[in-house]
Amino acid sequence: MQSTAPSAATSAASGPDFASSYRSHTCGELRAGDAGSQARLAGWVHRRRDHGQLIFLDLRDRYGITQVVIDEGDSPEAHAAATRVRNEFVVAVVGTVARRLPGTENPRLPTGEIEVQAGSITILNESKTPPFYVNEPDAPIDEALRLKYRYLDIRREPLASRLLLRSRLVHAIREVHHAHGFVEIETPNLIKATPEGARDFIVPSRLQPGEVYALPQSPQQLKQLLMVAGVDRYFQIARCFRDEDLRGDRQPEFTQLDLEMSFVDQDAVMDFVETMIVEVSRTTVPDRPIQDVPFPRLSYEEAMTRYGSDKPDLRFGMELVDLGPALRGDDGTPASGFRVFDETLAFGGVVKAIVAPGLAGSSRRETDELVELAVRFGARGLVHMAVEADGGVRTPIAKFLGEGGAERLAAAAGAVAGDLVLVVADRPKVAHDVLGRLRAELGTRLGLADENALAYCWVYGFPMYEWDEDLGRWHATHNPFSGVLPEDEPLLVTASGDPARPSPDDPAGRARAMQYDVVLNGWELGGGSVRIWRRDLLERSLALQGHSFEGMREKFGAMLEAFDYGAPPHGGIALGIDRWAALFSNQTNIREVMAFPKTQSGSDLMLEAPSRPEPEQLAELGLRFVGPKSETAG
RNA sequence: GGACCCGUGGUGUAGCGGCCCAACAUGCCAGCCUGUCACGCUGGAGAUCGCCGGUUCGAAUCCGGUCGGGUCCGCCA
Repeated sequence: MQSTAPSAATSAASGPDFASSYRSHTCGELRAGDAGSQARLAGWVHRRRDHGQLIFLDLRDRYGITQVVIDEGDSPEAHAAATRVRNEFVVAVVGTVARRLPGTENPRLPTGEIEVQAGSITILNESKTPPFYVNEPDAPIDEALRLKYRYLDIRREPLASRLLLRSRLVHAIREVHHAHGFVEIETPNLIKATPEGARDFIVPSRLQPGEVYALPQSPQQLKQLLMVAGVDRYFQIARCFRDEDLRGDRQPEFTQLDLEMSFVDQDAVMDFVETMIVEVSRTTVPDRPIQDVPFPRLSYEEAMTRYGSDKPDLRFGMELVDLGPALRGDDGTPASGFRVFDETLAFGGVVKAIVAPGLAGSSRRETDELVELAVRFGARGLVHMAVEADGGVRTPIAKFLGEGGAERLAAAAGAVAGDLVLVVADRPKVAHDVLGRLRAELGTRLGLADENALAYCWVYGFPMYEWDEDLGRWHATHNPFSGVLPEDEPLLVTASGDPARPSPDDPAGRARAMQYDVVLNGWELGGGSVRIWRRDLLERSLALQGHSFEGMREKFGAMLEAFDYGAPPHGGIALGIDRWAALFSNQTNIREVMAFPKTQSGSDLMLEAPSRPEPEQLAELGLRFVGPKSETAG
């Protein structure tokens, strides 16, 4: 690896424990103190510098790079081999470690004080010219090419060091959990479909034709059953599968740290998880400061009101400001003069703003782009107000606001000279969401966030249910087994009294869940809950979500049955390992911390998966293709 | 399901209606070179511009479709 990433090999020893006939040392190991000794090295040819009678080879393995010198006068055979060698050939070198001549040391390599004077060079394997530069870590390469030749991409320093970081992360996670009495248990990947949440991946059964397994979206039900089983503290580094459209932070298969604890309340889970996260962070990325310990705990309401997001990036301020008070007259009625604002307020909406520092000088084109962005985020419009150096305010709605009205409004938003105030008037949900997204976008564009900081926080007190307009019923905002805050238990009813006849005005809409998300730098790292562990409450909750009793038996039979045999109070959480590793390595895309990720259309460009099944495979499963894609039908 | 961006020697880019059977860098091949470390010098090979169709006297360049990759909305916790 390159000298720029000394941390890459820190978790393993600097060399292999077991020398072999191929090598006595790794390519990152030899130092000035080894001068005079014999060494056997093996690795890939990183670069060759041919000076005629003298040839230099940079030999690379995961641990580093060591310079090998071949002098034709010392060993004609080695020189002949070195002449034939090309980049990425695999070679074994036997030679003498020697201090470099004064003035020829390379301070950029940890091994730069020495070189190996080759007595013999063996070509273990040749290599075609690689499709991209393996030896230049900064060279830009089309990602599709990197994915097709992933094994060459992993040879390169950047991806290799990220995978090592991820390995250290997972190692730290295991250590902390074992230290706190957690039991690591594997759960099956061939399970039963779950009705809620994402689309399942389906695996047809050969032994039971016509029936299918589903791949787990998470080990949710299984870990709850482990609590009923008395495991008390469980964790797993679990692979999960969801058949939904991909994003930079979403792959069809991904890895979760899944954990569950018995006899806990919400604070107990949050306290352990917070301790665990701090320990893991300090071990894995010791150079990165954690912004606040203990983590700030924001209620959902507070997060939405102040940041317009349930996953706020707390590395910078730019909080949402309520302009309502400034827009009302002395008698409390909306009287700004701008009809959109006044009517929004009169009909129960809000007028809120964020202040973008330094953007007052934005051109028409730039402000238009912000308006367009707001509309794409769901706003009907966006008002901008630029505070100029002399304190005057430039805004398209100046004429409606009256003399000094724009200035008073900008002041109410807390803007100073040079700032651009962005105002959205809408239903609270929409206004918060739009401003929250604008805040995140502008925070990135303006570089407001400290790249090095780790700003963890908790968001809790989510609503239990959201009204589903399309289906005309309630559905769980997280998972259907989340518990309800004890004081909100009476709210788990419909106004009609019949759970089969829900309406958006039901008391259930006000019930808050014992649910909590961990947020890191504006990314949802994970979420969990204290579960409904009493059967009566579980049935009430599921009924509110439109599950009939018969349907419940069908879908959740094992859990319902288990809950008749003494389920302890329990709760847990799941954290996205891919996202965590990506954030730790300052990547915005989880593909950059996965060895073999898939493209946005779900393809593995290296293996060329998915692919057509053999007709015999289909026949064995009793399947055939139908519809427009059926060419192998029959 | 939808919007937008990208696709030119091995790689990364330039060219965006005739000056282009395509330029630059790097890589590759050959030769020379005993202290380099992105070694250097000399010479050479290598792309019909993702694919299909259209517009035009003329297309890498314009239009339509399609395939592949990416970002985003929906979806997803």
